[in-house]
Amino acid sequence: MFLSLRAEVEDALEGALSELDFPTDDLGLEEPPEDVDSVLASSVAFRLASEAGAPPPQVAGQLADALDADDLTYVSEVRTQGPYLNFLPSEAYFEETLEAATADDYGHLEDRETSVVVEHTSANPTGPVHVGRARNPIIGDAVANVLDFAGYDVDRHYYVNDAGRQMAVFTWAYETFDEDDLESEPERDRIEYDLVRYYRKGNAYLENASEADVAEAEAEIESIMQGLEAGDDEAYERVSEVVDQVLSGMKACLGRLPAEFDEFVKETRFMRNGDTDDLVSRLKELDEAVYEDDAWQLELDDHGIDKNLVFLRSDGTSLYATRDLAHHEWKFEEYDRAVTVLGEDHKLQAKQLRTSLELLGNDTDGLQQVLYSYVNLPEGKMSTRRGTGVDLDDLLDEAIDRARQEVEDRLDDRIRDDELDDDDIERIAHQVGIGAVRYDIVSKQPTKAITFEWDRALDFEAQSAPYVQYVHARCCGILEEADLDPTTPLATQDVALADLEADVLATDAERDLLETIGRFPAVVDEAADDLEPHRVATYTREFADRFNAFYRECPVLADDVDPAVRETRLALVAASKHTIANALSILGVEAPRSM
RNA sequence: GGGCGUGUGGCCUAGCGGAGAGGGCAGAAGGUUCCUAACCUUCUGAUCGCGGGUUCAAAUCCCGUCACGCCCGCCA
Repeated sequence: MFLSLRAEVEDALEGALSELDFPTDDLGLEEPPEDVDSVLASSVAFRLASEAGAPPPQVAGQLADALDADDLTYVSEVRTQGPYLNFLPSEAYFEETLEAATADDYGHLEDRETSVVVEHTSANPTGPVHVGRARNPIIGDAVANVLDFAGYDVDRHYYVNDAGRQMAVFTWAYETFDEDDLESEPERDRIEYDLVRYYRKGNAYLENASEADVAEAEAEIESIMQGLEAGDDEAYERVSEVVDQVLSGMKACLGRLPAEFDEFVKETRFMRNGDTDDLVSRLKELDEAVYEDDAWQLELDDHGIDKNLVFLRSDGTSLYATRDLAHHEWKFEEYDRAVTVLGEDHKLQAKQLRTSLELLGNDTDGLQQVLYSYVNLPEGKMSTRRGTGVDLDDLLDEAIDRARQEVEDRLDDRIRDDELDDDDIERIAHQVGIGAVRYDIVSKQPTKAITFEWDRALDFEAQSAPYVQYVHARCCGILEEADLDPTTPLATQDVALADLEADVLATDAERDLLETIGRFPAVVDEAADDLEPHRVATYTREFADRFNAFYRECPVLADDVDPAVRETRLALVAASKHTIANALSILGVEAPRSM
């Protein structure tokens, strides 16, 4: 609804400006501060003052006179306040918002008939997912969700680096060592925890064994890599045995978040189908291609990158970057847009990738990269190879344990003693625990560095997932108390929706809440445009504040509430429920019915 | 050394050209005969790293400077 209102105001303001012979290129639209009664404001008058030869407040007055609110559906009045123009919402705005939000798909925007592939996580299949990487699936999943909500046709991809030296080392180690050679037990009963021990063992061996032994091992590793390069089935099968197993474990871990994927795209695919070879020949034809130090490289300094991109090693094998070029050309063929979520440590590569794709004749406008800062431990970096870091599984377990403890503690000193059985407690512990981890990560700007600390990551106090989830539980509680089903649209239930009149909602708390509900689709729109899901998180917090104010001041089910008010407030609660449930679902945070 | 990013009350964070710099944590004081107190109310606390500049208007843009992070492999 806010989107319609904004469009309407843009139109009207543009009309008024051209009527007065003012430029219409910048409408100065902005959201007013909280204590102002409007939903939308404009500060154009400032800019026009010198041109008009009049002080801003006077210009604002002229504009207000030129604008007739009677012509507008969603605006009841255009009011000036000093130099500002304020657009006040009409009853129709409130009513249509209320009606729209009682549908359970509220916030979904119109189909844009545009396909987009979101690639995220793509961690090397070398072992358990650690929290250093956890930001990637959490941000990536939310980016995919918000695009989906905004009407894009979204596919989620995990690009599997199964062709690099790391995997050759892993495969060699897996085939060479036995269980007996390993010093430790798996940290957890899952396949990637088992197999990572071979990887670590192999790396330790390469660092510490005698020169001759290392040379022998290197020869084997080299042969695996050459086999992959040649598109050799046997080499592929050998590596796949390790990759597929480890990946299945990582998939299980990510599934706990949950972060699901439509496709796992293997790097070797672009070697086996010949795309990489074709790409190499095309790269060689480019003006930027040079043959230096026995290797083929791309000289990119004319394009602002002072580091050459090697695309063919002196031994004739391709590199990750080469295959990734083929991978991206494939994405461009399959999708209208391609979004990649990756760590800031890959920034230079991302730039090289984009530039090289352009040199190859691709239009890269549809390629967008979302970069996030790495999560570090207070004591330093996390590394799968060295075995340092906190496993994502451990973080999630700890989060659930702490949440369970919290539920049990709170159960004792509740006012209303509703019946939570053991299943409920377990359900809530999962929803709250995992929700808190996701929310903590997704609510921050990705460019900010994070140092992982248990207590900070698992704080259930205000401004965290449980704070927002609690609002949802409150909504459900009220609806259930009124014998309504929180999960289905209000229109299908026994409530006289047609009679709803928003003017029954007279208090500021009700108005503010409804106004906030109305802004949700615009938040989705902007968050999708800028690929910034943290905006949705910021919105959920504002929303929770507004709802709590309503909850405090406006009883719904009390005996002395007028029936018409009761019905309308119930609709408002249902609208709130759908809004917050959908906002949380974009963030990948579950919305508990009770907690 | 070069490139990129980040610096907002003791701690965390929103805002990223416009209306008193919003929140949260921690600290102080209150609130439960009334739809779940994982809530709410009130108070304390900020020269928005520092110095210049642009603008009617700067946390926000530009220049410089400092601190921190990341990157600068024929690794991925």
